Amino acid sequence: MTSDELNLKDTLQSGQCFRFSGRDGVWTVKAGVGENLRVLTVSQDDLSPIENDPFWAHFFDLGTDYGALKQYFSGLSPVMAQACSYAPGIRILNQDPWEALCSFVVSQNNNIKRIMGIIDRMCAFYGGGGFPTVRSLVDAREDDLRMLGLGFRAPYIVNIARAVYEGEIRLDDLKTMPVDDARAVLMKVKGIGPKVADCALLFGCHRLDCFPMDVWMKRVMATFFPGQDKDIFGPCAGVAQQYLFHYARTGGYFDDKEK
DNA sequence: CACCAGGCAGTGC
DNA sequence: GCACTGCATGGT
Repeated sequence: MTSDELNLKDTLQSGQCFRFSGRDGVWTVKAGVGENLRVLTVSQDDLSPIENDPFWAHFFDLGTDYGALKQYFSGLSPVMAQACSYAPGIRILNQDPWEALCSFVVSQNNNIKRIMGIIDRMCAFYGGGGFPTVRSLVDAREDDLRMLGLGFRAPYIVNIARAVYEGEIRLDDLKTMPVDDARAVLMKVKGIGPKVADCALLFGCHRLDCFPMDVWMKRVMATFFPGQDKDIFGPCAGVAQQYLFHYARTGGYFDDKEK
């Protein structure tokens, strides 16, 4: 399949990235750490700014055949088929691993609107617009981070930045090492649990077999796949997870029901 | 006032 | 191993 199956709204609003603005019309997307900041302005009507720029083409994962994945998922269960057709233009973004790791540390016990605000303030305070560098957060003061709204996550951020800076976490290696080893490396650091590790690996390292289990996915599994686990979705379970997450969170099924 | 949000660390058993 | 609790903050 080609890039025409990319849907900006559904992909950006599916809870995997936090630096974008716009609604249904023109979208502004930011990516990159420090000096590597990139800003994209694009609308659904004309995706050529993405297709013609190798950075953004890779960011939106234009090289992956999501049509084949959705066909496979849809054969697994009616609910899975429903989730795939609900927002078929969702893709797994190729975000910077440090940005993804940091962002999902901020996400813990938090809501998406507030996560976006905190990250915006972090970028303004430390990054001059780009996402804060590892170095800038190694040197950050906890009081400053609390002022930006990080709360109890402030010491986690500084601790994790130090772990990256000192080489305990090698971000580049996370993309290629055995996924269980990558998870173990991340989870050894205080502030990173199984869910944040899986998000960092799925959204920052494109490890499509990772399957973040947040409160929504726990509801999905308990309701639609009782007694089963991510293995039923195959080697790209993380992609199935993203369709299910977005469907569960915005599709209305769990809105006023018993969890 | 309570409860929740893309959880985690600490504690007790 | 599993169950429970406190945690910063803002919204409902």
